[in-house]
Amino acid sequence: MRTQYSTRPREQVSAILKREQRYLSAAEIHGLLRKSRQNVSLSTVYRTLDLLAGKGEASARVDAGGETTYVVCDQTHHHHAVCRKCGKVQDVSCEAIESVASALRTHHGFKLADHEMQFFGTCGACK
Amino acid sequence: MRTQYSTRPREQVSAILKREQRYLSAAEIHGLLRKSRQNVSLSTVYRTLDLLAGKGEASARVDAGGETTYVVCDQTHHHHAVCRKCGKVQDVSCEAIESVASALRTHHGFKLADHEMQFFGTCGACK
DNA sequence: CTTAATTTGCGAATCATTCGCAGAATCATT
DNA sequence: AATGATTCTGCGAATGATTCGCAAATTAAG
Ligand SMILES: [Mn+2]
Ligand SMILES: [Mn+2]
Ligand SMILES: [Zn+2]
Ligand SMILES: [Zn+2]
Repeated sequence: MRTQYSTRPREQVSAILKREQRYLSAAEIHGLLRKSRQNVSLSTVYRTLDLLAGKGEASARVDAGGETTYVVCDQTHHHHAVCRKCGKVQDVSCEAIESVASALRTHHGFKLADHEMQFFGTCGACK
Repeated sequence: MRTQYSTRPREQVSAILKREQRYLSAAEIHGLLRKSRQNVSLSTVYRTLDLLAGKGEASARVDAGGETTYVVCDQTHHHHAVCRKCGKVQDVSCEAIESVASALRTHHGFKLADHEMQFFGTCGACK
C-alpha cells in the first residue's frame, strides 16, 4: 500500500457531497448517483465516505434514525448548525468553549481534551 | 395501554444504571446482570432502556463503535463531561450557550432551537 | 505494453437492534 | 384469595446498516 488511486467512483461520491452541502447517508448518496446514471456500488460509497472522513474532508454524524451521515467539511476545528427544514449546514466557530474549559477545570477538576457540539434550528432562508 | 407495571427486570436494569453512573450499552448491562445471576433477557434490557430514555431518566449516546449507551440522568437540561480513563460522567450546566445562540442569530440569521454538547477528557480522580 | 498495486462490485457475513407471539406477571375488581 | 383484563417477558426470527472476501477491473509506472 503506497499511493492512493484517483478513480471515477470516488470523484463521483465527492462531487455529490460538494454539491449538496448537507448531511447525507451512504444510501442517499447511492440513490442520488443512480438517478444521474452514475453506477457506483453501495460498498464503494461506504468505502469512499470512510476515506473522506479519515482525511478530514468530510464530517460524520449519526442521525436520529441511527444512520451515519456525512457532509463535506474542512479540517479547521468548528461546529455545525443544521437547519431542520432544509438540512443546510452552516459552520460555527467555537470561542465559547474556552470559558467552559476553565469552568470544568476549576469546578470539577476535569481536564478537557475534546468536545463535540451540534446546533439545530431554522436557517435564515427557511424562516 | 393505561398504566405501566413495575417489574423485577426493569428494576434490575435501573439499579445497574444507578450503581454504575457511566455510559453502558445494552449488552454491557446484560452482561453485568448475568454476572450477578440476575437473568434478564437482552430484549428486556433494550426495552427498559428505551423506556427510561423516553421518561428522561436516562440519557443516550452513540459511542465510537456505533453502540448506543445510556447513563442515568435527571431531566434538567445539561451536558456531560466523560472521563476517557474511568468513564465517570459529570454533569455540566450550559450557560455558555446563550452567547452562541445570539451569535448564531445575528451572524447567520439562524434561529437556534436545540443543541447537543459533549466533553471528553480526564477527571480529577484519574489525573 | 506489462506488470504490480489498488479499487471495484457482488453477494455473503456481521452485528446491533427490533419484532411477533405465546406464556408469565401485574394490577384492579370481586 | 380468585378472576379477568392488561402489560411484560423471553425466545428466536427478522431487520437494516455496515463490513468482508475475493475475483475481475482500473490505475499508475516503467
Ligand atoms: Mn463544516
Ligand atoms: Mn446527567
Ligand atoms: Zn433551512
Ligand atoms: Zn476518570
